[in-house]
Amino acid sequence: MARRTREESLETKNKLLESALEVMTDKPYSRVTMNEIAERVGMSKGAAYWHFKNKHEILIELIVMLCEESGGDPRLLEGDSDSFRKIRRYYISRIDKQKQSKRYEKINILFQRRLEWPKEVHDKVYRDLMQRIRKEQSMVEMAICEGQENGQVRRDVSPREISSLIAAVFFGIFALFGPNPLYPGGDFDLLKYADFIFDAFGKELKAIQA
Amino acid sequence: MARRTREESLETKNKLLESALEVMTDKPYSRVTMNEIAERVGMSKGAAYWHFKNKHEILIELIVMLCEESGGDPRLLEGDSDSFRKIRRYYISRIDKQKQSKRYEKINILFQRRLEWPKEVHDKVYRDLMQRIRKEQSMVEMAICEGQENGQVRRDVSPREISSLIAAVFFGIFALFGPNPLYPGGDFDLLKYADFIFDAFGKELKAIQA
Amino acid sequence: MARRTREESLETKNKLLESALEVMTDKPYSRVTMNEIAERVGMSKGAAYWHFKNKHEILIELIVMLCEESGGDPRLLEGDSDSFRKIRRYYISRIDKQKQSKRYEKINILFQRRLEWPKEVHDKVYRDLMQRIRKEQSMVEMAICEGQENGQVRRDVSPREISSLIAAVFFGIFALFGPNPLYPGGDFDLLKYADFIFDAFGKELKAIQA
Amino acid sequence: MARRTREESLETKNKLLESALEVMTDKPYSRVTMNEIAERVGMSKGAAYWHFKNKHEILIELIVMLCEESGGDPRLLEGDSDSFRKIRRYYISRIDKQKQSKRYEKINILFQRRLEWPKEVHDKVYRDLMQRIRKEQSMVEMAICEGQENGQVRRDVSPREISSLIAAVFFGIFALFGPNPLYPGGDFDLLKYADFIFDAFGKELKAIQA
DNA sequence: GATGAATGAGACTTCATTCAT
DNA sequence: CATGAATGAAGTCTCATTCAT
Repeated sequence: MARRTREESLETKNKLLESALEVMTDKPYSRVTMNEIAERVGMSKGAAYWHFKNKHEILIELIVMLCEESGGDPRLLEGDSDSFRKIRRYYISRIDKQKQSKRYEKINILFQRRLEWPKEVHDKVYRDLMQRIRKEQSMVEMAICEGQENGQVRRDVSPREISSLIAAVFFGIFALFGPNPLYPGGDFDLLKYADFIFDAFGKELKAIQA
Repeated sequence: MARRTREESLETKNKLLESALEVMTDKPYSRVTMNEIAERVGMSKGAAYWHFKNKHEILIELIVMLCEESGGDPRLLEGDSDSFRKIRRYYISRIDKQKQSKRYEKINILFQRRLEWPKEVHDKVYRDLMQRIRKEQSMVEMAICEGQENGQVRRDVSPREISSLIAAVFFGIFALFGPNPLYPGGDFDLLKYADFIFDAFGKELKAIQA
Repeated sequence: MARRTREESLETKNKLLESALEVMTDKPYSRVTMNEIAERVGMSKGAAYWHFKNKHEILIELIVMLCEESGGDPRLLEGDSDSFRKIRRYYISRIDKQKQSKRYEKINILFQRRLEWPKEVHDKVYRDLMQRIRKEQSMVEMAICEGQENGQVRRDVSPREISSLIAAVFFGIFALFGPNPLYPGGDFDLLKYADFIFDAFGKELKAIQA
Repeated sequence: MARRTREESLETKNKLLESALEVMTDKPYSRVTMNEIAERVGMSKGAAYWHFKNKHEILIELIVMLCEESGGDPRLLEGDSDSFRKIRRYYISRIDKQKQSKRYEKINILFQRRLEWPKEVHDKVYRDLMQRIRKEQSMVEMAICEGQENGQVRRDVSPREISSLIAAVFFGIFALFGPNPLYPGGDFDLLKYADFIFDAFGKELKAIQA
């Protein structure tokens, strides 16, 4: 049953990647089998090996793909006179995304499983991963700098540190209150939490107007 | 003599558990072998099977054991008139512990790997785990309630929600800046972060004195 | 046009055969893949299957082809009054060939790998192979007979046996001192060995003149 | 079905080695499976993997073991005033061994398959193999030297070269007329051949008495 | 209590072969 | 003629688990 066109082939590859995402969010990497990934999309193990060198490679390609499509909309961090409000809007958009899109949820779960990635995978993906984290973080960092420059934000804090703090805080919130195959999550309202945090941080960071 | 033997047996069992902690911190559960656990303490696979029904059981007993010894010192949440300061002190102590104790670090890593635990393990451990989380959380919750009662804390927030928010925030901080076998941690100062957070949250939660 | 195509087809087939010789000389038959054979000549696996029924068939055709072109020059075994000298000249020419031609070396290696040929291959090729061995051997045999008839060679030896002995002796020499992918050959001078052998055998075979 | 005693374990290992010898003489290395080796002696695949790291390791141990037990009886190369006769006796004994012992035959076949050994195997075994060949060769070499010293052998030949020539010659004879799974051997009498060769070489090597 | 041999299920991979295009 | 996608059989290897001693 040989697919012929380049197009169909690419489609198969994508179907396999999607299948992998599905399965790999559902269970630990070590319990995911090539067979399973392939069968889910009506292919044979061999097909998977045609498109990917091995199991690791699937995960790698998957991660690289997801790194690109995940993250909030960077445009939200542009064009607003109030830097802090921009940051707030950005994270709120991420929460929205998470709430609405099953896919986004899955991506989150996949990344939560990163401790199980084989070193091989991790090494190849490290750069992308870092970039993904950095991208977000540096956008936030720049927004804070901007705020410091135009007098909206305290000057005695390190933009770098604050941005990574915020990243960590949201990481924690997504991890604990987001989709979690083990603790099937509460009925917590992430938006409410975000509001509280931004209210608090916002005040704490606000430059004291003379 | 029999007494002696029983003691020795318990000791062996503990040695195996410690070995398991070591190894399971180091690599994904699926790549930890019974052999490895046993060999690390100069014992044979068979011995491990004498003390534990199977591999899952080791993990289960390990988790149960750790649930008891982990967590901050609850006494810190007692006996201070300022409720919020108590909470602050409590988390700071956890950070200290983490900084000083390799063991505490390992425990953290082990729990970060929880997504890989087999359902079997998870089910049996769920209650303990929840309790561990709840214990801390409810202590914090109670401290907040107390604060609300004696007028130190705003009354329009849910103690429940705030306590889980704080938990999540610290979870994020530990996860990202704490020990992490994959991203070998930066030189971030957790205490500085904690200070910032408590400053911000403290103000936000303070009851507005008329 | 059709003519052209047929020619081209034959050329492709030959290129595949040459590639197969190359690869099959380099590693055990079982580790040679169709892909490899085809890729070496810038073709796809599928193309190879158009020209050959399967992998076995390639080896078969290869062997048949090589059987024809290998062996020393039979003309050397003709037209000399001294039969033994003819034999000697014949084998010397084989050594020369071996020394000068990489291709001849490869053929030798290929045949050294014959124990790995699948029964299927072996059965189909047996006749050719035997013929190839016999051809040489019987030429030598005839030369010996001739020598016996004209009184140059002892009459109490079996030409058959002597010819196969000589074949075996040279087989050993080629195998041990010839090209060998495993023991990358010494700096032995095959000619020197051949000289010694022929000196010794020559004397031993010479008819005792009354 | 756990065997207990060290002894029994060793026995199992040996049985596996013998089984491997059996199977590996019967077919190319690549077509021999672990399962087959184990099943032949009523064991499971797992048992084989308990005793040997992997398939390669079986072959390696097998070869090392056989290197020790193969070869002619070196005592035959001692204590005779006629050096050449000693060499002759030595090779004759090898032929005898071959004729009488099925095991010896198998060893020969195994070694004839050496071109198929994976590089890994070959590298580890190379030294032993060389030693095995060298041992024999150097014994012969010494015998020739001895002969040169006491005036029985021509002084203008290199003992080194002559000994390797003899080795090659016998290699060829064993290979072609010995057991051969592909050309199921003739009814040739190896002894007759050996006689002829030694007669010829003997005369050729004899020191010309003034 | 402890050991180490043995089992067997299950996963990863490789590749000859087929076939639609 | 040629390509390249897909299949499926077969083999290697790992390990949790069992069990006789």
